[in-house]
Amino acid sequence: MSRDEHRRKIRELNRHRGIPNRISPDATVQHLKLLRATMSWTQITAATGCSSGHLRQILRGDWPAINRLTQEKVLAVRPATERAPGAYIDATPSVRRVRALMAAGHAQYTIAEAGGTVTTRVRLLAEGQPRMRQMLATKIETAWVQLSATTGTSARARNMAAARGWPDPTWWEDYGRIDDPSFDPAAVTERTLRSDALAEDWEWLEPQGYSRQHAAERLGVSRDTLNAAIARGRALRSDMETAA
DNA sequence: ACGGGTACAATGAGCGCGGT
DNA sequence: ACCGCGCTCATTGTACCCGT
Repeated sequence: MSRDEHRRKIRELNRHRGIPNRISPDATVQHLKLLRATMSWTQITAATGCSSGHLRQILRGDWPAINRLTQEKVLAVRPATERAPGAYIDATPSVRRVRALMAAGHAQYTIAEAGGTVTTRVRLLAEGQPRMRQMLATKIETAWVQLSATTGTSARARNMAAARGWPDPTWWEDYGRIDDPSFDPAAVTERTLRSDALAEDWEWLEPQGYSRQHAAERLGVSRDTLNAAIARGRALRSDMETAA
């Protein structure tokens, strides 16, 4: 019996048993989405043994039905725990880190050295490069850990940051959200900072049994102002949880 | 000497398309 | 339905240049 005849027999047997050879791609699409969160197509191709072109077509929804064997191969792959070093990611968090370090007086040369990369990369990030690879983001994080709590000596870097209005590491530490690309630091004003401070004060006063009226009086603002600050604080927290 | 800028080749991810 | 070659393009590091 030839190989093709044998496969045909198997398919006929499966059909009689009620096991279709062609199945819905839904489960495969879901699993591919999960794999794509941390793995490149090259990695997925190597792990599944399937062609990357075909898997992309499945993910795109090109096929109404796929081979059962293809689904088995895809489902057998476990997602990588860490993103591939060569994967392309949003550069916003690294751009913010580089700019903040420059605002603290760290030269591009110093940042590059601390992270184990080169000044070219740091400069392009400072200019606002939109996308980057995971490996460089890791290096920028290393530089951030080393330098964000210290003050640099480069007046040139500090002047450049001041001219462009880049916030320093302290600002980001106070405000958080450095890793949230959807957050717009330019939208933060004295007023929003004051509002966020009020929301934080309420978080502290509420467990102590303060009513909103009582808390507003103690904080020296109207009840409406406090209510607005609390609503803003809750909306921000909800956004951050959605992003995470 | 220091620090930022430019050019370029290497690398790797993504994708189209013809063939099976 | 599936495979995989070959191409494009973005990102990377290296080498070198220029201004202060």
